[in-house]
Amino acid sequence: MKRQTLHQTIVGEIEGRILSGEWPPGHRIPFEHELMAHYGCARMTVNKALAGLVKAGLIVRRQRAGSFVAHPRPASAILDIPDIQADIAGRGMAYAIRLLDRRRRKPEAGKAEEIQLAGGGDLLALTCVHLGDGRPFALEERLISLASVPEAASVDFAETAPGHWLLGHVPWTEAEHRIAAISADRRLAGLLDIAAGTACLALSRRTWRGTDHITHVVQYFPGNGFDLVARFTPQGG
Amino acid sequence: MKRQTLHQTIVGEIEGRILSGEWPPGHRIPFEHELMAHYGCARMTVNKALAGLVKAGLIVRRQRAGSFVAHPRPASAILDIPDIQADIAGRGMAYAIRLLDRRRRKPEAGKAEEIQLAGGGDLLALTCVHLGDGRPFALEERLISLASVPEAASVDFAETAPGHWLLGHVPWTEAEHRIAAISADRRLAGLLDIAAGTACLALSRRTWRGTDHITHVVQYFPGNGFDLVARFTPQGG
DNA sequence: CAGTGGTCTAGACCACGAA
DNA sequence: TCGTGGTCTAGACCACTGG
Repeated sequence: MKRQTLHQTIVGEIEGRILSGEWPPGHRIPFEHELMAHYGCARMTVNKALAGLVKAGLIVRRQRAGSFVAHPRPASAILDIPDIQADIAGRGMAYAIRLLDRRRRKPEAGKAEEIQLAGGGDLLALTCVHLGDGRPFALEERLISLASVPEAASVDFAETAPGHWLLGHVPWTEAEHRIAAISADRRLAGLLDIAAGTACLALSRRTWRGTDHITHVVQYFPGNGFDLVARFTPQGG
Repeated sequence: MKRQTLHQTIVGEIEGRILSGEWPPGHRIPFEHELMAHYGCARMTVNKALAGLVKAGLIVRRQRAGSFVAHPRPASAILDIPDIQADIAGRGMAYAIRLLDRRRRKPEAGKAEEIQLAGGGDLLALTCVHLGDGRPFALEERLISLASVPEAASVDFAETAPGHWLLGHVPWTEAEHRIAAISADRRLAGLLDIAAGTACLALSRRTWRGTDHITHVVQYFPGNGFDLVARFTPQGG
């Protein structure tokens, strides 16, 4: 055990129960006076811990009602994790998804990244095209770790975009984006209904919950007419 | 005056002095006991306000020494504001800049965005190429508001990358990125020493300090061999 | 060593809003 | 209504570190 303060201990224990799934979104966490009794400390100490969890977005508090585990990412207008389904709907276009391929498989032997993502379990591999008003908007190739998200095996991704479903069901703690520009090859051009050689954005994103790798997705957008927008402030706590 | 709590008032007043430049980076802000006397409140209230400013990254605190205005963005390893000069140096390459054009001018009459950026003053327009080991790495086209950053008029940007200089001298509170993929036209291809039609990333960034628009920059990177990387956590305080 | 910030206590009053 | 969280007080002890 490392040296840590009491309110950090309280934060850590609650955080652990939330991230482990023991306390799912919507779960009411103990009242301040209950935590006071449990840790044998003053109310301000508990309050400081819970205030920190609010700033971290892990819980929401309502007077007279109590404190509750926050629902993950209700709507992320900023960069964070772009939700293509919400984005298309937000532009007033009819959203649809065309699921091209779906298979459950083991990680490929040579690929260290896939093995790490799988975490000892299987992977769910998805390929789909996002459509806005019937026209191709983006191609998505995604791997989901079934060890981290076993529920994904039983979701019908012909109805719901995988990213949209994950955002609503799986809290994440860390993500990494890589963005590159590529020229569309024949397959990509065909799927997106653009000319071969058109400049496209390739957005690769890996997402973690604690140390568990959740998913790795690569999304391809036609360069013309699509911008990724990120608006943010320094430090980011 | 709107309804706000005492510690929010304290945060707001200190924040205002920092963002206005009245208290520059490194300035020692009053001790807790001085703020207690000034606001006539308990020490915990002052402490809560200062703790919030620490989380926001505006101040740093050292025991026995006091609290000081933080120096803006010592090193931003994450996306935030990429510093091309630091990035190239971090890859072990020799950094150099080639300043192609520098002019002080008024905002163009038709362009609302330039007028807003200028804020009643002039603009400094820069065009430069960033070089790593002598090879073109990125093309940068930048506008700086001299109303917001008058010191920029006297900086020699043939020595220091504009973004690098701004990061070290101007604290910012908000930024917006737009990322698109484009095909290199002849001019861009020539400046970056790539084939015309190569897919490139176009990263457009606008930065504010409070309500003052500081700068607008567009950077073009060859798509092959360059990725923008962003690593982050939810909420972001 | 002395003064700073870091942390914590054991109370208090108030506003809000679910019951 | 009345229990909850939101805020604040007036102390306290401690660890750290600059002088």
